[in-house]
Amino acid sequence: MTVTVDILQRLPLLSALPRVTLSELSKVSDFKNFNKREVVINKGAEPQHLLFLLDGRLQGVDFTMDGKEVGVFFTQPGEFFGELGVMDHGPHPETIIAIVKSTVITIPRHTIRPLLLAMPALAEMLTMRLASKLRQASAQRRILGLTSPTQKVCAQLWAMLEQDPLSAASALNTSSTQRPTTQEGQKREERIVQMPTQQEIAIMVNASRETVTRVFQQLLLKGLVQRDGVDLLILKPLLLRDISEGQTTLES
Amino acid sequence: MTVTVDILQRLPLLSALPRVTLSELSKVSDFKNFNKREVVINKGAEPQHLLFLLDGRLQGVDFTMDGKEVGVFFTQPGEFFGELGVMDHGPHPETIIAIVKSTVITIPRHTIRPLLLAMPALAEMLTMRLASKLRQASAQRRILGLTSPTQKVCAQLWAMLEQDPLSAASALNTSSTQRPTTQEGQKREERIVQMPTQQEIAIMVNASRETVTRVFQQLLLKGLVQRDGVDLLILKPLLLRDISEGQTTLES
DNA sequence: TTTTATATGTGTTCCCCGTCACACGTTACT
DNA sequence: AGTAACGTGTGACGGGGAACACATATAAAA
Repeated sequence: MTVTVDILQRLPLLSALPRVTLSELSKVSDFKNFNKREVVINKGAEPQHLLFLLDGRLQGVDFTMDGKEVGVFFTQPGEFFGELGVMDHGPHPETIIAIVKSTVITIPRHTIRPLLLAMPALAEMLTMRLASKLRQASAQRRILGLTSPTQKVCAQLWAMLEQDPLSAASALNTSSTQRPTTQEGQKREERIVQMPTQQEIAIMVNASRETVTRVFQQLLLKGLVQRDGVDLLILKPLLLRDISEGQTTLES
Repeated sequence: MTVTVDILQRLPLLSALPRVTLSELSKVSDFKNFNKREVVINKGAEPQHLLFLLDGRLQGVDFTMDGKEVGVFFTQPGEFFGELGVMDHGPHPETIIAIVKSTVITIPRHTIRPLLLAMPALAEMLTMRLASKLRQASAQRRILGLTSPTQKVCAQLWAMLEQDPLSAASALNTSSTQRPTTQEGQKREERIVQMPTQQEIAIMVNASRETVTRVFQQLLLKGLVQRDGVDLLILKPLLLRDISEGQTTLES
């Protein structure tokens, strides 16, 4: 099974490339399948490829020297990853595992790196990606700076709402995935798809799992949020934001 | 007073550009002076220029919605900054102030942005810069994930040691600033130049100023570090690292 | 110099959250 | 279905650091 030009072209990063180039790429590209819980990238490993998630869902984790996990994030279909090591020749900064059966496309770094720098269109997408990651890192640091766990959790939920999770995926399937925006002036109800576990939230905001559970109990009780299968409905997004910014407390 | 081609060429980012291009840039570039404590960039402002620190020292600060400061960093002469907003058209993510009288060079973003993407040499430097910032952000998140304040402070000091502070500055002055490396197999003594205040350290590691003071007392007492004017001498770097990794405690 | 601001040192009090322990519910595996 | 494995809910306890209140030292400004 080979990676066709067609598949490559459907990847947002590469869609601007001429077919000749894509055809060159397709010769050195490859598929790789990962079972649930299998390691895709090991922290510290020397990067050999730029990777694209074609199908499935990946989770990135970092951990401190003494083993504690910090900073969890997810990769959606269509996104590329592993770019950091490809560009700066350093080791991979975090471990990435498949949380469902996933398939990724690999392109050797010595093939793709020159392209990423030489083609302005690619350079721009790469730069935008890195910039976006930096902004997310900033946002995360702001969250970690908050004092009350309640604020932290609310801020984390708010952050997960802001970064539109569908934007990347929609480019892959031809069916234009329409976002169900309730387009009245006020945000009335939002949804976090594929809600992470409370344990994972706890890791993200640097709190204990029990504390996160207790916060969620409060949020449930006050009717701020509501579970819906693997998703989480945010019934009062604005109130959520206010709490995360310290404008309001949950006590009232 | 105009920004000469010669000055532009001495900036690491631009040194690869042909003189014709530099001469074009010099026409739209400008100097800007800032007094101590003056704001160079306001968080949230729309970026109009890419900036280069020619002389002086800058401090970046971010803060939470409720005003608490988080995440402090410094800019050395020769470095460029404000690139994030220039590239992704978003607002500046943090406030930057001059901590001593400083002079910066400004280049309008609509002039420099296309160059940064079209010239592979520039694209590479930009990408490396963003990548480096991302790695630093990762490192910082790891530090924030630590539990004991002692570990946090030690990890922060260790991190400040690792990122060579002279690398950027040395390109500016012609005199080759030699690094005083004690090149025995073991690191014996290191120096953090321009040591931040304990208040600033406290902000970086998300702890109270008093706690940081107490930790420093311990480090002083154990002869791990020592003050030297505005610098801080790290007498036992390896022990510092061990503590930051939880291998050892200070109690022993 | 004196004055003022800024940085650092130290004790005490209190409450918050991490940790441990265990029950319960829910989802996968075969 | 049956049984792990995993996610979630909840209590009790204890330590640790944030907050407050000053003292003192050091640097900047006058």
